[in-house]
Amino acid sequence: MKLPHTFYQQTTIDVAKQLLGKYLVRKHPEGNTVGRIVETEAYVGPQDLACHASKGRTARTEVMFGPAGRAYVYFIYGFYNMLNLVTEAKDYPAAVLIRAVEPVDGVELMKERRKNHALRNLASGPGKLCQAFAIDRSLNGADLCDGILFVDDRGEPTPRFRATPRIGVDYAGKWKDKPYRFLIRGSEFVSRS
DNA sequence: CAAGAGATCATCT
DNA sequence: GATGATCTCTTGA
Repeated sequence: MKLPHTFYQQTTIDVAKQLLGKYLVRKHPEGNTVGRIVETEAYVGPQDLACHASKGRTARTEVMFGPAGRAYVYFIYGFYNMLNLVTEAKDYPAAVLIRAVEPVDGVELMKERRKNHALRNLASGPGKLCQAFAIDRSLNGADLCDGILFVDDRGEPTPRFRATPRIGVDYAGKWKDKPYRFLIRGSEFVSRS
């Protein structure tokens, strides 16, 4: 069952935790890809110095200020796209970064796109999974209930998980140490332990 | 295996 | 003009 808009309207921390064990589905002419979400990060609002929206409302961050349940996709380091799911109320900028998934369906397609045959290395990082799932900025703002890109709840309970500080946000002052990164315990498909 | 550099561009100053 | 919510490859012990 496709997660509805109301799911994304919960607090960002709750959404980030509950996304663990759900299934990211990407429909594409080349074929569909599905992955079980094993790692997420919460970016909790304008006061969060690690959140892009803490810099204010700009063309780039506009999507985060929109209603919950849309995709925020941005391009970074000249190479990689990052996939976020917008959360909370309209005009409150927050989102969950999807950092890693365990490949489930469309594995051959992922291998082609990543030209790497190691299953563990197909989508174990935010840039990698966007490559494997053919996610780029054309999906920025996409409604997660439209059916091109969505999260599927297969009725599994949230797995045991662990929280750590977020990755790559050393510039965020006191916010850099907040335990807003969540990963499934024991999963070998996370970006790092 | 750990550490470091390079790749490369949209976004904001 | 600087920098970043990254990844891969190379180096060296």
